[in-house]
Amino acid sequence: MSDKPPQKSGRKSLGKIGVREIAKRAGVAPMTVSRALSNPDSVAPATRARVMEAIEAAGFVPSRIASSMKSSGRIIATVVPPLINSGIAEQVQGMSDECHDNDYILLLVQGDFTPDAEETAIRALQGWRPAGMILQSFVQKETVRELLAASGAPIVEISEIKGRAPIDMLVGVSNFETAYAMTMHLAAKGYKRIGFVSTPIHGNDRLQQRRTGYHAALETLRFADDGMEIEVPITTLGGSHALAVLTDRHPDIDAIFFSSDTLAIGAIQECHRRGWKVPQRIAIAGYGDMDLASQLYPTLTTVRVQRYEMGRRAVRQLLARLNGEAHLPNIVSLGFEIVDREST
Amino acid sequence: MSDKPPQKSGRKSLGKIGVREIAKRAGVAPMTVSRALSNPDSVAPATRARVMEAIEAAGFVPSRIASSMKSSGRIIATVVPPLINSGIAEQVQGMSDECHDNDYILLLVQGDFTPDAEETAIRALQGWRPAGMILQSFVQKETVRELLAASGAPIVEISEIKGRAPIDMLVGVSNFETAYAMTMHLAAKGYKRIGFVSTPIHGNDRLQQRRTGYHAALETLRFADDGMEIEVPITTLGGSHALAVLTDRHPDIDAIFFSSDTLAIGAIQECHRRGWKVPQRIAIAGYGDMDLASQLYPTLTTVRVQRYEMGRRAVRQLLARLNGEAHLPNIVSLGFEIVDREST
DNA sequence: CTGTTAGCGCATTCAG
DNA sequence: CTGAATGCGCTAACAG
Repeated sequence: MSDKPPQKSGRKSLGKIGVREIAKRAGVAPMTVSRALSNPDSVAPATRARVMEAIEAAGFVPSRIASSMKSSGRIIATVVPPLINSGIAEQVQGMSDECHDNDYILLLVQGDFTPDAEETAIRALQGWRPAGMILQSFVQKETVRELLAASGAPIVEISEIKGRAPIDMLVGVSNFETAYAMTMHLAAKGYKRIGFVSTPIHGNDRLQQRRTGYHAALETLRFADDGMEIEVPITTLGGSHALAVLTDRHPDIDAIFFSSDTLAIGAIQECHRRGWKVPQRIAIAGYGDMDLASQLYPTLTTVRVQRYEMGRRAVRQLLARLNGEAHLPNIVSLGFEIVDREST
Repeated sequence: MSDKPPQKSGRKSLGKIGVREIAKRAGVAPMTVSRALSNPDSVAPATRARVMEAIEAAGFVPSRIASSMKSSGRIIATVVPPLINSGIAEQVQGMSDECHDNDYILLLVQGDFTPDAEETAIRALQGWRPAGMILQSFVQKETVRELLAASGAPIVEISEIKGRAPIDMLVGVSNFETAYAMTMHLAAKGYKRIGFVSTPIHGNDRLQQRRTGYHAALETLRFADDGMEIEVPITTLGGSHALAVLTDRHPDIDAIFFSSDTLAIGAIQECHRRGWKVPQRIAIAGYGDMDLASQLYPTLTTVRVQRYEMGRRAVRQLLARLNGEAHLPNIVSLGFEIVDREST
């Protein structure tokens, strides 16, 4: 039986000890250890106790790598834009929590990707044979969309509801509607010269739709649409810069809708610096309802979207599919609220 | 040779097609495919080209699960506190970027863990046999520290530099020094009644050390230490609440040092609401130098620590160890700066 | 430079 | 309820 050189036969050297060793110590077959771990009810209580004890004593943690070879793995993979300043962190929290609750684990690739770099990232993730993937609808390359579709794993895009058909499933909100609603809201409060500031739009469905919603509202309102808009980086500095530029170019501008709270907050700081009253001199609206929005001076009118919930729902959709639930909706549209506060 | 029922022998059905199949199509042995993938130089250019072509054509993505069985895996695992409002997001960006640059992938568990839940999370991660782990020094349970040490994988704790010896390696900053320095800085600017506000300290080395640094400075300064401190949740609301409580309890307080920019920003908003001038009525200092700090009105005096860099360095330490670099420092202390701005 | 052999640590069968 | 055999997809280690 002792066909191998004993390796500190004592205890704890995890990584070297497997079900086989545990089985030996508990006096059962490896298979029984496996069962005790993954389906305890199928093992007699007494046996199970012996096995668990041996596992405990050895500090054994079964290898999910190995188990993923036969049964399907329990990885959810996601690629997300940079975590700071964009509300993505909340989404990731949602995903992480929902994964955690279901004994899945989150494989994360984060970054500011070009389409090519994104392809690399997605392929890297696929290598881990995730049970499902969550993407941010930055998937531009058609070839990658095909690759994803062909992988067979369920996929959720967190994205704009309108527009292009999803690769598989979709969770999101109608950015068009939100922006339309906010613009109409500003008009209803009496503002007539409403500007729009966005973070870089290129390749981002959601931002494109927000912009489109803004323009659609202007049209509905029969407001002149004379280019009171600008694109800036997603920083507070970007926000204050945008305020400076737009008020300079369009002295009669009386409200600005920012596509991100971060920008709006930056703009409000710039107003303070200039001694401008908000909203008397100019009204400011944001997007996202981040923590600070309700505490800011003045408090910030903004669009509340359920980012945390989006993350959770995305994972839940994946799990539902994996569990073979029938009649699963392909598209889940979460609601939104216009939160009217002092800044308008 | 055709011992199995052909399964859509055509193309693209990823997950079903492996090195073996690619080898067949390219007319080489599976091993050659493996080599072409992991060590291209060891394969003749012509052969390599044929193999790559077959891979391309089939849309084949090799399974890292399987490769992790023999060679060591390329996972870096980390458990982090909630991503929002804490500067952790920047650290995660750093980790993610450094992983990405080195073809490692980040397995993330995020949450607000109790010691027991943390143990569960760490075990879950260990199941994936990560090449290395990064922890936030919330590892309380001695049993878990032992488990980690026994795993044999390199470990970096991002933590307080002073104090308890690390499980393995340590990357961080001396929170004691930073807090001491900021307190002295405030004193140097003439403030004499300096309060301190922290987010929940229990079980967090870093926060403990900040508090200790604050007290040490008071002692050096021979300032009365009469409990001008409070603990609040890490939200802007927490910050404004802290301001209200401390100024109420200690009417003569003239400066408050917040252990987080988020809190300080909340407090400044509360000052605006009350019509208090900052720093004339009360000086406010933060910790972290988040994006908004330099744009806030008034701009925020704060402690700048290199959070992104901490994340990167943590991964780099891991990789250095994995590459067998000799003379690797166990402890890496990153610098900090006191950024003096208008709020003090 | 390329191929062959063997097996990583589990879990899916199928028998007891 | 438990055990034995077999192989997941890939890659060390060793030939050739």
